[in-house]
Amino acid sequence: MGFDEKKTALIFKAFCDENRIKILQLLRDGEKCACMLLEEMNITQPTLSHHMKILCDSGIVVGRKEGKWMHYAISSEGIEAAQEYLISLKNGGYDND
Amino acid sequence: MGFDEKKTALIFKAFCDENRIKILQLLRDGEKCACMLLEEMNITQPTLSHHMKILCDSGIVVGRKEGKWMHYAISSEGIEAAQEYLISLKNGGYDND
DNA sequence: ATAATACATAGACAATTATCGATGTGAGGT
DNA sequence: ACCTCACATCGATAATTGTCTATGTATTAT
Repeated sequence: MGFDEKKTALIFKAFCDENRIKILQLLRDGEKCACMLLEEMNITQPTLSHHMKILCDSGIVVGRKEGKWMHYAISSEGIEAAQEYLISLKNGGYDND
Repeated sequence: MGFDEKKTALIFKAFCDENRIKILQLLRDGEKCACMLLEEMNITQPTLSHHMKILCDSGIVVGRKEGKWMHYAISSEGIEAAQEYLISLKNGGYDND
């Protein structure tokens, strides 16, 4: 029957913080490891880790561990889920196709 | 050169609170006045007013005053702005068309 | 003019979130 | 085994946000 409020809010938490938007902009170029992101952001490592967790929990970003590095990338599926919600708002109703 | 972080975060603030998602779901049926929304939400009138301000500031909702009533509706333009940002993330770059 | 209705604003407080320094963990390297 | 590097987690604190009661501001009705 469509979208649950709590879950929807969780998805969009990815986009409602300035630093997370900055991180997403960096990830638009493609997958990057946390240390690279850290270099370009003006925050400490634990703060970055915190934001990456929120981004991953939202489904907008996926992490991949390789040795001691964590590689993060934007998830197409995550973005699509967000897009679907926006579409359902425009259509003014639940679209169950 | 694309999207500014502060502005983008502002847009998506509309979607990162449970009660605001609930309000948006109510508005999917079409324009509604604040008093109608208030009836269906479990919050006080000033709290609703607060959320409506955030929704309007984000551009996702537009308000229209008619006599003593405020009518609120989802803004297609606002939704489209949010959609454009999501698309730019998927494309992995700024699309300057 | 007064009263009532619909909503916004102000101020206080509580809850959540962002941030940091310190510490823990796990994976290589020596 | 020890050290270092990359990252996560913990615990504390500051900043932001959500919520309330009380009050202010239009607008309409009497």
